[in-house]
Amino acid sequence: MSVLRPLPHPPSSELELVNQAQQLAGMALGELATLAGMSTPPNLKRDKGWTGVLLERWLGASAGSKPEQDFANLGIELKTIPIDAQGRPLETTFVCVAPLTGNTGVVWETSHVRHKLHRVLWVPVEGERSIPPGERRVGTPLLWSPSEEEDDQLRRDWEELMDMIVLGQVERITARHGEVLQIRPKAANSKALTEAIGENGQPIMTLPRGFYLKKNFTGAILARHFML
DNA sequence: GGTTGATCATTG
DNA sequence: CAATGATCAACC
Repeated sequence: MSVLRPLPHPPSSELELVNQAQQLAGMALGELATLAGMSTPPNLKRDKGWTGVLLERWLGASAGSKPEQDFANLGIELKTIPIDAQGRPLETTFVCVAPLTGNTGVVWETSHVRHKLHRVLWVPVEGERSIPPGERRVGTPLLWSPSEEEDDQLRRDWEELMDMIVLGQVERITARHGEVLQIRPKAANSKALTEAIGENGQPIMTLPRGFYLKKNFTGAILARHFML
């Protein structure tokens, strides 16, 4: 017999990771926080990453400071995703920062977006604001890799968006571009600036951006999971 | 400022 | 009332 406890080190196999994630299904975040020695905030206004950090800790991902996948040895990225009572995503999913310079010759096959999404452990978590964070429950995890169709959808959006960046049109990009992948600000605030290519090819300073998966895309992944 | 983890809150 | 644009925290 063993009590439920956070993995004290990175999982050494996919089985160990998935088993641990499945053990968390049905548990309340407050209970998991207590068992992990973490406090539980009354809301997520000032703790937006709290759920993600909590699950990282339970699954043995070294919290937050990695350049690559959460489980580099397994080639797996961990994503918690807030869902409503019907299992539909409540928020878009951040993928990675959008590179605004040094993009000459970059292709989809070796892009950061494709690498990040090659294998993802989705952990749904109740996310409605009417439920206090401590009472939100973890759902059934799903280990996912993009199908050919999904990879193609992502590639088309990525190419359109990267073309705009390379052509100096980054400030014309809005969250409406892309069917399943979008670019939106990703910064501490609207005063944060980073270098990019201007409309005449000159260096400009602009808001840092990130790639996000739109809810139609992640919703389809989760829906297929429920149907199977 | 840039990375990690994301959700908030104003707007259409 | 969903979605876009803005923002919060910790670590380095």
